[in-house]
Amino acid sequence: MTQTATALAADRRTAGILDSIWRVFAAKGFDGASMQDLARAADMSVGNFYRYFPSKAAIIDAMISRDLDEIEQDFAAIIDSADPMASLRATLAHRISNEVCANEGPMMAEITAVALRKPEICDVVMRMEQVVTQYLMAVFARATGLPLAEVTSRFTAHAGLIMILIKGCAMSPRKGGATESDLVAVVLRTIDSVLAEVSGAGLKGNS
Amino acid sequence: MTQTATALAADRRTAGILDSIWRVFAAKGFDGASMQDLARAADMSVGNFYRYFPSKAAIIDAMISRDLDEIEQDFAAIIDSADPMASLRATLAHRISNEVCANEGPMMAEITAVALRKPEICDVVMRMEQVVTQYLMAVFARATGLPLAEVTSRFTAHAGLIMILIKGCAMSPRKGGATESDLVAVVLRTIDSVLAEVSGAGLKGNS
DNA sequence: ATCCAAAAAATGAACATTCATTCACTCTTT
DNA sequence: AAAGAGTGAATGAATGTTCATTTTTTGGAT
Repeated sequence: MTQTATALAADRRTAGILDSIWRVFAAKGFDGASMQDLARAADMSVGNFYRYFPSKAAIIDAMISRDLDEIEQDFAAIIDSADPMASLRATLAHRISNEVCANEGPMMAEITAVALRKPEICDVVMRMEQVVTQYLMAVFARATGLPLAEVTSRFTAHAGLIMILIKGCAMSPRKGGATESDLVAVVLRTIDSVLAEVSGAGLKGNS
Repeated sequence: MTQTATALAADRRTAGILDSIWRVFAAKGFDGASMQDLARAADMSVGNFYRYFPSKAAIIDAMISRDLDEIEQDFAAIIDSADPMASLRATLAHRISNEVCANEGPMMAEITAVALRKPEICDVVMRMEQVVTQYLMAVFARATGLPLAEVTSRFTAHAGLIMILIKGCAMSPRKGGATESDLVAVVLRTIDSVLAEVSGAGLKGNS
């Protein structure tokens, strides 16, 4: 199994590089960050950097994939928990906190901007959002006891709203890294009412 | 009054140029669009283009100022109307429609991304959002009959939520220019409930 | 342990473009 | 003729990408 072993090592290496360069990407933007900048941040030569990412666009792909991996881990924990809905709420509340938003905001904004102007990146982002939606539907189905199909048809838009709120918090312009806590509270209240609407559908029989 | 007359003519010229170049900006991004691209779109030479915008950053400033001008016109109409709250709702509903979002989305995303990585642009954007908030407070005060100070302390965060929703709709990744109508409906419903909460505060006495 | 050759990892100078910005100059208006 | 508007070639720095080359790692034979 040397094949999978080396492949896994390569993946780990790639992940390490992404760790090193994402700050540069967030600080300078997709077009603003040069390959030399990125290579320097990853502590390697330009030529070697190209062995891991054949082009600049490939970096965005990899970055999104990594985000998705993290999200999938979050959802795995949520679905395994005793009260998935409460666990989901806690995760969402954490994601709109100032520390998390200040970290992820610039990168999310950059990816969003690129997605709206490059169709290929738009595809990748939409696939990612679709996966997130499917996870949310799984949580909703488990929490309400309703069949997945019904939950999907009734609450897909709710998932979209939740994602808009999460992104909106992260991408809010901040002075010195802090959004007003009032705003965070109102957003959380809105998330609560969305989740309550879903939970409420589980109490009565299906329509 | 030749001074103001020529100044006004210059402003008009600048506005015309912004009209010509904003598509290029939305399509290629702040760093992706070259000065030669922009000059060509404005139908003039590179050298002459620099007579109107001394640097690339100045273009973003001008673009944001123009956005703000349009928003101020919208709000002027809203405040002058017989039912400001209903008029506000109609304007917001229009702004989350697919046509408007598909047009403004890319530029908003670009400006948001730049704002989160360049402090000077962040300042400009935050000033703009503050102006919008003040307008919203004026509408709320007029609609509820409450004093401006009270409305401001109670509903500034609500204004923030509304702006997040508007931006979120515009910046949602779309395939072929259309967000699912379900999502738009849910967002509008959320906006309605926010506005209803504000309106509701006007019915009883102040706390 | 020691050696060796072949594969993998890493280098960084070189290349052809492209970029933002400048400026000496011409055309148009007043 | 003076002032403003407009030109576009020139400049020097920076860009993404390539590649001939060197260094390191690897795994089996001695």
